[in-house]
Amino acid sequence: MENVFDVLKERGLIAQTTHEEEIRELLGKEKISFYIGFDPTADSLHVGHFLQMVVMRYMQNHGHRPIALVGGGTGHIGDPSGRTDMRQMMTTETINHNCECFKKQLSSVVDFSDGKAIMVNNADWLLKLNYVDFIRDIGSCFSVNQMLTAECFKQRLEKGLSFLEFNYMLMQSYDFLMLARNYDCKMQLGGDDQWSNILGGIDLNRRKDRRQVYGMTFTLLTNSEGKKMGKTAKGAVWLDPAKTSPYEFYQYWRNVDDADVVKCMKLLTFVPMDEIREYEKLEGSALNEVKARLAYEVTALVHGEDEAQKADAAAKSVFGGAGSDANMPTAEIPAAELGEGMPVLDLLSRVGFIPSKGEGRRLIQQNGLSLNDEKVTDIGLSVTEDFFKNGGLIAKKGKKSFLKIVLK
RNA sequence: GGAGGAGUUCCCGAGCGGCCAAAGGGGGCAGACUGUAAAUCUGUUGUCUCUGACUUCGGUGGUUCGAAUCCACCCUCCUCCA
Repeated sequence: MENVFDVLKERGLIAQTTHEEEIRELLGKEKISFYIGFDPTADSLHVGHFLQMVVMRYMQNHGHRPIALVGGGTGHIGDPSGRTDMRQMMTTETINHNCECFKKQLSSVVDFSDGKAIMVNNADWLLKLNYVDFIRDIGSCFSVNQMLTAECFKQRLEKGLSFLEFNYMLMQSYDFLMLARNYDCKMQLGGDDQWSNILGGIDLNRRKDRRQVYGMTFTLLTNSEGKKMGKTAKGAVWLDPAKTSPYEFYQYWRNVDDADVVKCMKLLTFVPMDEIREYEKLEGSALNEVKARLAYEVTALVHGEDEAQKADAAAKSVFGGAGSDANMPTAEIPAAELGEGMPVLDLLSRVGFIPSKGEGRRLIQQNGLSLNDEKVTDIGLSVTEDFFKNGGLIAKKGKKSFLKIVLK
């Protein structure tokens, strides 16, 4: 059997490792338990986490046991890494709710049956800690001088860093200690921004228990310009279909930069490297097809084959002219409300296609709005039943944004 | 605890008591060009019953015919001192 380490490395997933040789050897000859932490900052995971999930699956496929750690305890603190502002404080209820949501989403990619993977919550040990005991036992193992040299704190030292957040590293290190003791966890994985926190845990394990544990970080999902991917104007690209619809999700990947397609394919899908190497040779408009594949694969992993096919079909009908419009995002409007005719702007803002009438007005003035493929030029246009001929009225905003409105 | 400084529209950042819905940049949106890409150029970017009206400049009060601009108190953040 091939070594996972080589697989991950070939795909460009690995960013840093604490002991490259030893880790490779360990993963090759032993089935180990490893962990990745997820902080419950929202009620859904997003594509950044998805990459971690993919890694878990690779590891799991090769016989290792993933421990998904949800940060019910650390969520109370907030990780300052990669942040320039302080995190919002969250209530215990919110945190618990978010942890619950994570479980479901993680299960879609990672197999939690028969103890093949387990999920633990660090609230179980963090929340009952006694301050003085903790500071004496754990705090004494950390050097402030050393912590301050960590990149993640450097940035924050200029902006301001509260003592609360400064402690995050200790909490996460303590997690690793607990997991190593109670679950025989040998390795911590995480995004590359977690490097210093992971190192902290490894040092702590050595100091407290003289135990050798390992750490490894993964490439952050950034585009060719070095910016984080998975963010849109509306916010993060979520895995929860209620927050980011499968269609939007699909479109996000369908529209990645040329320069990023192959990279995303390697990082976010299980498409074999042999195929990816063929894609790597492509250039120019040929890449367009690769984007379609990428969008399909990632959507299928997150939302299932069915949803991926629907998104794909919807995209084809919208952009290719072919296919049905059955899977296009749809909104309904009661016939009674339409009455003898409704002004376009009222109708579109009513179904949420335009955020405000002012924006709709501007859209029309700039020739960006059409109904059933006909440009709307009159702001006062009244929409009547006649517009809903073939079961629905298709509103189009710019080139990429569509909505089918159905009369009910 | 003491002394200063700052809080402006999605973000950064200008802003003389009236000509400020508020310069400029970024981002967003639309148009042209394209490959549902990038780059580029153009327009646009508070809301509405849209050539006018209404609501915005940390919060609350006040001065004034009139305040983002002045005053008071409060909140938050930063810098220096302890």
